[in-house]
Amino acid sequence: MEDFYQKCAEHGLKITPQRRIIYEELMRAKDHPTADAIYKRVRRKLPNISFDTVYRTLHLFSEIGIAKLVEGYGEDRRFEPNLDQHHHFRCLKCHAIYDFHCDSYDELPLPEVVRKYGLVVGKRVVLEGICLKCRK
Amino acid sequence: MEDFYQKCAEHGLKITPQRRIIYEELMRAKDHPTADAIYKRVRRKLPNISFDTVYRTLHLFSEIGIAKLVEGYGEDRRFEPNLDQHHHFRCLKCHAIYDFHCDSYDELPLPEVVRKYGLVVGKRVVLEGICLKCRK
DNA sequence: TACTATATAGTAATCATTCCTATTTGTCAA
DNA sequence: TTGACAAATAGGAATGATTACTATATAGTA
Ligand SMILES: [Mn+2]
Ligand SMILES: [Mn+2]
Ligand SMILES: [Zn+2]
Ligand SMILES: [Zn+2]
Repeated sequence: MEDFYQKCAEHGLKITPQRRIIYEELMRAKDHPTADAIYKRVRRKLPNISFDTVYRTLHLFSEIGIAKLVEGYGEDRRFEPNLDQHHHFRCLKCHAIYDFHCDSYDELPLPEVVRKYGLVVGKRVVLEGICLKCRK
Repeated sequence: MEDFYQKCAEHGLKITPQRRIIYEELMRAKDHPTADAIYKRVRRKLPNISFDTVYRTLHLFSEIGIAKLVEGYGEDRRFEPNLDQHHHFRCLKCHAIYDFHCDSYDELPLPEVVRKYGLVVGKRVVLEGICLKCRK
């Protein structure tokens, strides 16, 4: 909650009940929720809140750095002709995706901790950054 | 092209000019294209093809294993309250996302090859599999 | 060639996301 | 404490990707 007040002040954003409660719900969430999921939860406390407010506010939070978007999600579906094991570099600006190969990435050991989540069938490293074109 | 004929036969699918040309275009693609991007390219050879055919066919290809969907893309946007460096286990069936921490993943060296793509600002390992609930 | 199950074209429906605008509200200075 | 005003919200509409529908066309087979 400290982060919330500080970052809002830093960016000249007003503290509204909507923003406070959306922030609380997101922080409580363990499931990487969609805007709609947060909307449903927030409505228990603010029955008249609009979906648009929830949606805009979540994006606002990710812009000022108190939340993040899960990478990739929300963008158009994209297809992959390359069936070999490989990894991706994603440009955060233009959304280009480049393939690369790396043996040491292919051979990463699975940490014990993921056992409790399920059976792993695929493993991939995603590097994010700014591509050469976008760095002008 | 071998794969194409073989997998179609294996799955009892007819060879149509539309499928052949969509396959050729996808294999030629280096940009992880959207259905719409492939549609535009295919129309140069088949001006009357419908978008739906391209769309369905690309999904068909990913079902029979001659193409893949780039993970995450096309699904609803999801938000992340956890700002710490961490990695994800994603269930392919129910789309649950679980966080996990792993020091050795955090410290992966960047392979030389990505230098030519751009500046890396983030690094994440994505493990895909079937979660315990979905394994019944 | 003729038959039949599949596949396609064209179009409509759906649904997440984004935009719009009249009204309300948080903040700050008086 | 109050009033002014820029910022934020509610409610609804527009957009655009994805998915569904159906009459017609076609690939594969005998
Ligand atoms: Mn790839
Ligand atoms: Mn996470
Ligand atoms: Zn770029
Ligand atoms: Zn699952």
